[in-house]
Amino acid sequence: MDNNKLPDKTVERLSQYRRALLNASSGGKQYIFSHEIADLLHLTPVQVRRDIMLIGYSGKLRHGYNVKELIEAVSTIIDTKNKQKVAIVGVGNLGRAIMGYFKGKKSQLSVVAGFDINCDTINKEYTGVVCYSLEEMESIIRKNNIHIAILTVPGHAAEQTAQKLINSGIKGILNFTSHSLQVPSDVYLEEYDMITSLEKIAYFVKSE
Amino acid sequence: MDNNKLPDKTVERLSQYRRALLNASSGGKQYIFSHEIADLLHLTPVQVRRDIMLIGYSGKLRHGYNVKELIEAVSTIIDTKNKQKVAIVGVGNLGRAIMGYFKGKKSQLSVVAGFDINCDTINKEYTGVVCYSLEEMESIIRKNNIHIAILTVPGHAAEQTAQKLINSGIKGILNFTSHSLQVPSDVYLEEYDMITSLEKIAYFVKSE
DNA sequence: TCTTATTTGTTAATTATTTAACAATAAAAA
DNA sequence: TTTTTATTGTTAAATAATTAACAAATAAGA
Repeated sequence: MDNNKLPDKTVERLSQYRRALLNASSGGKQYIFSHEIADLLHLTPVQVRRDIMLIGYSGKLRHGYNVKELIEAVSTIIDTKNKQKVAIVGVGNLGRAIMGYFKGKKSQLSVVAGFDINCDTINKEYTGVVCYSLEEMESIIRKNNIHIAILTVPGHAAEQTAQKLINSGIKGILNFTSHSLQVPSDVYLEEYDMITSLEKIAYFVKSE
Repeated sequence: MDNNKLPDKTVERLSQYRRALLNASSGGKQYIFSHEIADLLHLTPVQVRRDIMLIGYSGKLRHGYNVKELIEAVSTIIDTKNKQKVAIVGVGNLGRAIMGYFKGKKSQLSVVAGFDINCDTINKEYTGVVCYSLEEMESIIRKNNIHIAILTVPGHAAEQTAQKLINSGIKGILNFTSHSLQVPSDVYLEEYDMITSLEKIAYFVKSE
């Protein structure tokens, strides 16, 4: 709840902590040590303790952290009060895979709409998410107060589609196309390219 | 070609440079400045020059870098001499999306096999990649000398499937499940969780 | 030819991130 | 009750990564 922004890396890890903690909690675990969290996520215990310190939560000495409380503490930091709505732009295999990811997971983030150049040739609905045409995109995004979009269109359409998203008031984009985007400074952009991940693996595998 | 391992981050950026350079090259560009590369990829010119210095390539003063030569230079660093074979384990939407990514792209990495618990209910082949049953996995991986695997099975099957991969001689895993894996130290593991990326975006969007 | 402008290559400085170290302390054991 | 042990919380040190600064050099222009 403190106002000073946390480091990028810490925010990322907090999300991972919560995932691991929810897992542990559903397995019946009530308390967890920093070194247990660290082992689960390939981190060091100090790093875990430091991150938890940064969000202002305290554990019980010699007992570790109360799992449920820590989940709460992390959540008050990384969640918004209300559900955040997410749009998926490009309802191909990748778009649908992401919709599937959210199916079932009760998250503060919910995918409320899909958009595609041609929803008619694909299923009009997938795991409860309706697919709309790109023409309807701007109005639906505005009407529903959607601020986050996941871009899973083919690379050649990335730039143009992103521009439309920005014009529609989107403030955060997760770009899965292999085309790097230019966005205004008030839009938070995160890019992920699978090829890069794979090439990195290939590099470190070959030299072993 | 120098033997001392490059930093993780540099390897990642080299892959991105190549992608951007190939793009530029196919657009007819012959020379490119460090600040142009930087702009394309949200980096600083110094960082680009520094990375290029690390791989031992030199540009032309006042002309920038020869695009084709730089692509070559990057490639000799991050590619293996022979094609690296990749297996995709879990041929659902995500698995197929990744297969699609490679389709067409002429890369040193090629997806040579898919594996799934039940190939019969899905298409036996997708974009040229044949889907095999999990029973055949170990023998096919060994027979074809596959060392890299992409894990796109449902979370609950992650651990067990990863174990089979390791037993089959896989040395690099790209894990897309939301379950963090434990692997021996001679296996290079890279994990990517979409939820974490999204929650990070949500965090930085809300506090703006 | 000489000067100016520009861009590379590289060292030094800075900043960010991680790790080490350890005091504090509370539970468990003696 | 006293001692031992284990674990947190936090400051200080170390490491890693980025950025600044600038010399070198060459092409272009005067």
